[in-house]
Amino acid sequence: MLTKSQLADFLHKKGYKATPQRLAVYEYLTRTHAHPTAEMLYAQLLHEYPSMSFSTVYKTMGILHELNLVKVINTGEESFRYDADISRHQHIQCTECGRVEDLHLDLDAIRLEAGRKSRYEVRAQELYFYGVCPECKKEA
Amino acid sequence: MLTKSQLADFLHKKGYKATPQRLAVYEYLTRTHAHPTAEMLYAQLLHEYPSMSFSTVYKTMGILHELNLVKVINTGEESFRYDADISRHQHIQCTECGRVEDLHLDLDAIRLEAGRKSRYEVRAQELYFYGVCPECKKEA
DNA sequence: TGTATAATTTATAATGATTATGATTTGAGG
DNA sequence: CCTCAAATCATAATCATTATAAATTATACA
Repeated sequence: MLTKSQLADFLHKKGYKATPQRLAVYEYLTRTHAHPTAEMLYAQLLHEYPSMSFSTVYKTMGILHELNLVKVINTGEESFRYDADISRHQHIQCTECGRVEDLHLDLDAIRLEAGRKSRYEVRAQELYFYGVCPECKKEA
Repeated sequence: MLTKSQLADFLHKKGYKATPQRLAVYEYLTRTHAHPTAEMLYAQLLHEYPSMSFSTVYKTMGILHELNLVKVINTGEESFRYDADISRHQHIQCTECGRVEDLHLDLDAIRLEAGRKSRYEVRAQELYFYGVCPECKKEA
């Protein structure tokens, strides 16, 4: 998680311009736990930047992802979600209300086992859980 | 894994017709380990059924998935892949050549931990590994 | 502080996998 | 063998994402 000025410096160092749109997109992402899609980001940022366009959101996410500043979340929905928390962690999605929450599990042993059994050199992993969140359980 | 006639019976029982196209799609899927996409299935089945269409492949996969006879694999590529092995297992994809292979890991402990930490009632999970397969390691 | 310029933003069009539609064909029961 | 609802096939529609190009702007530098 970088501050606005840390992100500005980092973008400059990588040869990118530190535009207000880029800073705003990243800052919004660091402040939410909603794991928003491009559409959610766009809708939110429109308040602050009435001229904001979808193109800018997508381009910005592309750059942030390339610079390894955001994680792309693919729960199998029609759109991707984004997370400014790039620490190694997992996600769980409620099949009732659709919310996505963070989960921190230790997968070291499983990962070793995967490499041993497959003979692959394992470089990454993605683990998603699906179920019913406490709130939706109450309502059922 | 069902035989052709077992599938025919099952489709009938569920109120679907056992068309030659459906039987051929499923049979092909049971015989390959390639975890094909709709396009790969279509290309292969065209040999046997010159009139086969994409629509039929997609519709058939939809029904087979609804009947829980196939697993949908979502590695984050542009298209979905399919697997006739519906036993609880995982997949690993080579980031060099793109192949997808099966992996059988025991995730019971991790799953329990996920439920305990999240307070969700966990109902499903998807785990993908990414790395370099033995063949691509040789070539590097 | 003003200017030049290449990068960026924005609006719009293109892409491509998947889904929907509708005319023709066909599986399965009587 | 008929009947006819369901299925196939060809085609069009959808929709998230990516590409394009004209207008704008951040940054380096005079």
